[in-house]
Amino acid sequence: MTDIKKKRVRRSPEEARAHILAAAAERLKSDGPDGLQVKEIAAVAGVAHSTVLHHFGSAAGLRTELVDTMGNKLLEDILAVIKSRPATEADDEVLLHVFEILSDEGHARLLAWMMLKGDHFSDGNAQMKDLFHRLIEEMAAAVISVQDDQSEKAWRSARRAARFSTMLAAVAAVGDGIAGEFLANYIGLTEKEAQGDFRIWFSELLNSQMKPEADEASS
Amino acid sequence: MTDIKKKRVRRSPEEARAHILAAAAERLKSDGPDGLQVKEIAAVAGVAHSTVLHHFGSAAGLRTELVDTMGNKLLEDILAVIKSRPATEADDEVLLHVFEILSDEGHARLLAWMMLKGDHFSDGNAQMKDLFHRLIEEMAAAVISVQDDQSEKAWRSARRAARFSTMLAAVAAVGDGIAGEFLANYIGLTEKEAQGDFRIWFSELLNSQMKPEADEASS
DNA sequence: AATATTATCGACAAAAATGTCAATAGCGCA
DNA sequence: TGCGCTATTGACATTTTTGTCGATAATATT
Repeated sequence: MTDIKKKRVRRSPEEARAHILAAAAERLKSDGPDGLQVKEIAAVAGVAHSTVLHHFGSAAGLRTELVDTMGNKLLEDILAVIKSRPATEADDEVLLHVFEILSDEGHARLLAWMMLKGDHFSDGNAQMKDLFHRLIEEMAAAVISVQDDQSEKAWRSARRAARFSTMLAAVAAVGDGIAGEFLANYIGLTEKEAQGDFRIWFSELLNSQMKPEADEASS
Repeated sequence: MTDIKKKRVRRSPEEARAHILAAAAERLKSDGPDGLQVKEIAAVAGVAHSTVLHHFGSAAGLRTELVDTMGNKLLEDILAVIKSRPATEADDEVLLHVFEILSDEGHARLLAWMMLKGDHFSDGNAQMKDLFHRLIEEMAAAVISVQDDQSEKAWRSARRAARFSTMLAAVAAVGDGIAGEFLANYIGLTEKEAQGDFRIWFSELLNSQMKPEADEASS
């Protein structure tokens, strides 16, 4: 009676790999790195654990592959947001998007895990670096363009501010993604404040910092 | 010849536990959570793995214990720094110390791991919350004291700024501890800049933000 | 329709990690 | 010095995780 044979699904290698990786990502999000046992992942994917091994060679291979794909997707997502930045408009939106990307999708957890494991992405580095440099240059140019002093020294100062602002935005976004909820609780921010007002406030702070009128750090 | 029996050391239970926990912390720092197998930890501690089990009951017990002690030590360290803050002097020093604590000792890694696992500290919460609230109140009071407007509305505004500044400092410190090196590389900061100038710049930014003259976020 | 290919599976094997236990050896104490 | 307590240990047992292999079934190809 109960011995119904479930028809086995046969995917293309690419589909199968993608399917399994999706299951692994789900486990990582829900249970952290401890949830990345082959058996568990196979269960979520609905396949035999030997199938997983078949496609990735080994458990380690699967995890490496997972870091690689997720890491690159994260970079691409952020890259896309920054690229889409309207040249003249306020940068607020960009920063808010970055915060959202890092907090909502468990991406910060991935980053944290990667940092813990010690290995980094393989791809996308050059592109990412390049983008950051362009971004910084643009920010500096925006500052320079609205002020009188356009000397070499002024450029250096503007670039410095742009680099530091970018760094601050980045570390804040990562920290917020990983421990934002936790810290907000300690500090006494409601969830709404932490995810809304606070980010807007921060965004405005950065903007005002980049405006030359407010350069009191030049002492 | 070579079968020298090493004399076995016998510690008090407290000493033994502390010794083993230290070894575990070392493994966590060097190899991340994957380095927390009892065999490895026992090897570092120079004891048999059954000794570890004897003192902590189980592998899970050891790890729980480790999170607890390290977490509380981290909180205490930060607490100590904030407490030692001279009331009238600049807050720069405090922030810099917090950054150092989180980056230097692998503390941020611990935090990251805890966030990944999903469990938090057991103790110290109330004290920490209390301290944060006092800190925020003091910051707000400092702002209010040097300005004319001391209405209830002004207080609310000052507290808000203080809370947000604290939140920003916290997430930035955590993010820097976890991914600072990585991000600095992307953004083009030298190690020296990232650990020195950047932090000072950030500290000054926060200070200037808390000064009422520079409140442009009140629009 | 027959055949080749290979993704999938289950059962088994190996390895790794955790846990158990009786014997041993330091250390305090009488 | 002798004795009791127990931290420590190695050998063994159990559980968990990973890896292997032949058989099977779904799909493409002829």
